[in-house]
Amino acid sequence: MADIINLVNAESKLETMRHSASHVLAEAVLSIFPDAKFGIGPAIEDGFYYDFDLPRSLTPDDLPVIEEKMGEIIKADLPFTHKEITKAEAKKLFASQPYKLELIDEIPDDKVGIYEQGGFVDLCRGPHVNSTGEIKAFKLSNIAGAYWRGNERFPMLQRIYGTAFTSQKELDEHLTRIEEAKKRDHRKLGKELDLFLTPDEIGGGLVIYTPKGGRIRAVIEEFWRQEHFANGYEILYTPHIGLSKLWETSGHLDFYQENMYSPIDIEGQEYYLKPMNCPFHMLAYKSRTRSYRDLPLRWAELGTVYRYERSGVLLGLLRVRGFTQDDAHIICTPEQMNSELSEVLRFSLHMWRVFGFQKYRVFLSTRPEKSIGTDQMWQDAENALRRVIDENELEYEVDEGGGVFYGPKIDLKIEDAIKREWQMTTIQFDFNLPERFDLVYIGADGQEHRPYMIHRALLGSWDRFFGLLIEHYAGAFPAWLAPVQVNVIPVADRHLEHARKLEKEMRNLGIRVEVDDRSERMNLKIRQAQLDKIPYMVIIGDKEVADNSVSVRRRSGEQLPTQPLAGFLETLTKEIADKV
RNA sequence: GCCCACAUAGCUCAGUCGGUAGAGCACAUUCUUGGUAAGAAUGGGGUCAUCGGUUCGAAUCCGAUUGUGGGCUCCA
Repeated sequence: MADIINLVNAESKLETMRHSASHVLAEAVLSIFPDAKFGIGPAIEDGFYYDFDLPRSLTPDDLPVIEEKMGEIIKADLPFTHKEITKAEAKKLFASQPYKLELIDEIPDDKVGIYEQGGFVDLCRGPHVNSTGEIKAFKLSNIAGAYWRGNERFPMLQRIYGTAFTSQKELDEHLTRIEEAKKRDHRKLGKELDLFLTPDEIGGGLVIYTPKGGRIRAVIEEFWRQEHFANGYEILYTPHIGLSKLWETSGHLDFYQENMYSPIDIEGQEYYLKPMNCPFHMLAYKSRTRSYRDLPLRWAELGTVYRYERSGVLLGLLRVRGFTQDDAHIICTPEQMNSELSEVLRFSLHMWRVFGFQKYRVFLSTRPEKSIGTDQMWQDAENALRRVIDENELEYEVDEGGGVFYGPKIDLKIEDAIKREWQMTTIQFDFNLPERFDLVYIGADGQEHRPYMIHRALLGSWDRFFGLLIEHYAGAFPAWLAPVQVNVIPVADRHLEHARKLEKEMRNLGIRVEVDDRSERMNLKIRQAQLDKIPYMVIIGDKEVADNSVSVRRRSGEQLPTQPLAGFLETLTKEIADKV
C-alpha cells in the first residue's frame, strides 16, 4: 500500500516539476521576446508545453537558444513565490495579456493565484517546486502550431514542447525510448521490409500492399474468415459506390457528408464512394421477409471505405483515406441484444489475444451534439453497453459526447509492445439504420417488429491494424504471420539442387519458403535473411545433403543443433498452427 | 485545413561562398564456391519534387504548387 502512495507522490512530483519547467520556458521566451503574449503551459504525459503568441515564427534553431536561457534560469535557482490576488488586481497585472484576461474572466472565484519566478509572473493555480534549481534535467523537443483553446476559429499560437526529469539519466532513457520507437515506426519498417507503399503519385492516404504485405494480409484475412464462420457469422461482399438516394435513406448525406467525397456522375445520376458498408447490409436484410427465427443475423465484410480526412491528419497506415474495415452488422431482437453485445466483446478480446496484445482500455462514448434518436433510446442503449462492460468485469472510462450520430459505442484502445495506445475496436449501437431502412422481422405473434442493430469493427481497420502489428512486433512477425517463414541457404552452388527439393517439400506442407540461390557467400545470405527478419534460416551444405538433415538458425541468432529434416518440419508446422 | 520543417539515384544520405552531380547499399555483368551478420572488380542509373522569378550562371537565393514529417482539431 505504501508503495502505491509513494508512486502517486512521485508521479505528481514529476508533474509539478514539469509544470515549473514550462514556467521557466515562458520566462526564457519572455527574455527573448519582451512582447510575447502567453497562452497556457501545462504538464502533459511525457513532459510539458507552453503556447505563445510571438512577433515572428520560431524555427528549430531557436530551441537551443531558449534552452540555454532556461539553463541560466535554472542555475540561478530562483524561488517560485505564490500569491492570491483579486480578479481586479489580476486584470491590471495582465492588462497586456489578452489570453490571460480571457482565462481570468472564466475563473469562478473572486481570487486568483499567481506564481512568480525571476521576472516572470503567471496566472497559475500551482503547485510548483520551491525554486528553479529543482528542475534537474530538461530538453525542448519541438515546436508546433496549436490553436488557442484547440479551436481553429481562434488564433494559432506557437507551442514549444519539452520534457523534464528528476535526473539526466532518466531524461537520457526517455530519449532512448523515443529512438527505439522510431526504429519500429511502421512507415520505416514498411519500406525496409517491402510490405506496403504510399507513393506520391496516387495521392495522400492511399496505400498499395506489395507481395510481402499482401501475404500477411492474406494470412490474416483467412484466419479472420475462419474465426467469423466459427462464431456464427456470414460474409457479405458489397460495391464501393452507391446511388445518392441510398445515402439519403441511410442519413449519411445529412450527418456524415463532411467525411464523404464529391459525387460521381454516371448517366446523369449521382453516386457516392462508400464511407461505410452499412447501407448495403441493410438492403441485403430487406431483400426478403425475415422471421424472428432467422435472428440474430451476423453479417461481416472486409469492406473498403473511403472517407475524407484533412491532409494534415494523414499518418502512414494509421490514418488514411481509403481503408478496409473488418466490419459486421448484427441484427437481432431486443431480447438478444445483451448476449450479442457480450459475445462481440468476448470475440474481440479473443482476437486481440491471438495477435499478441494483452492490454487494452475500454471507453464508453455517449450522445454527441449532432445526433438522431430520442433521449430514451440513447439512455437505453447506453445502459445496455454499460451492462455488458460490467458483466465482463471490465474497467471503463466515459467519453461524454463521443458517440457517433446514430448511437453510443464502446471503443477499445489497445496497448502495444512499447506501451502506446491505439483506438482500434469499435462496437456501436445503431438505432438509426433499422429505422431509416424500415427493417422489420415477423415475431412469434405474427406481427412486425423493429430489430436492433450492432455495428462493429473488431480490429478496426485492416490498415491501422497492420500498422500497429508492424510496430508491435518491430517487423519481426511470429512464424504464422511472417511473409517468408523459412529461408533456405545453400552453402555453395552444388547444394542448390538439394535446397530446391527442400523448398518443394516445405511448400507442399504450406510453409512459406524461399531459396537464396544467388552465387553469394553464405554469410551474406544469412545477413540478408536476418535483416529481412525471416524467422528461420535453413543452411544446407555437404553434411546436410549427405544425411538429409538441416542446420537451423533463428533470426534471434540462436543456432539449433543439426537435426533430421522431418523433426524440424514437425516443430515448425506445430509452431505455425499454434500461432505463437 | 492551419503553424513549422523537409523534398538530391530504387533506398539511406553528402553536396561549403551560386560556377553545371557524389558515396554506400540495391541492380546488371564477370571472377570467386565460401559453414552461421557484408568476398572482389566493372558497369548502368539523376530535367536535384513541379512551375515561375532573381542572376552571366541556380540542387544552392526568392515565390507558388504538390507531397512528406512534427503538432492543433477530428478519427477506424
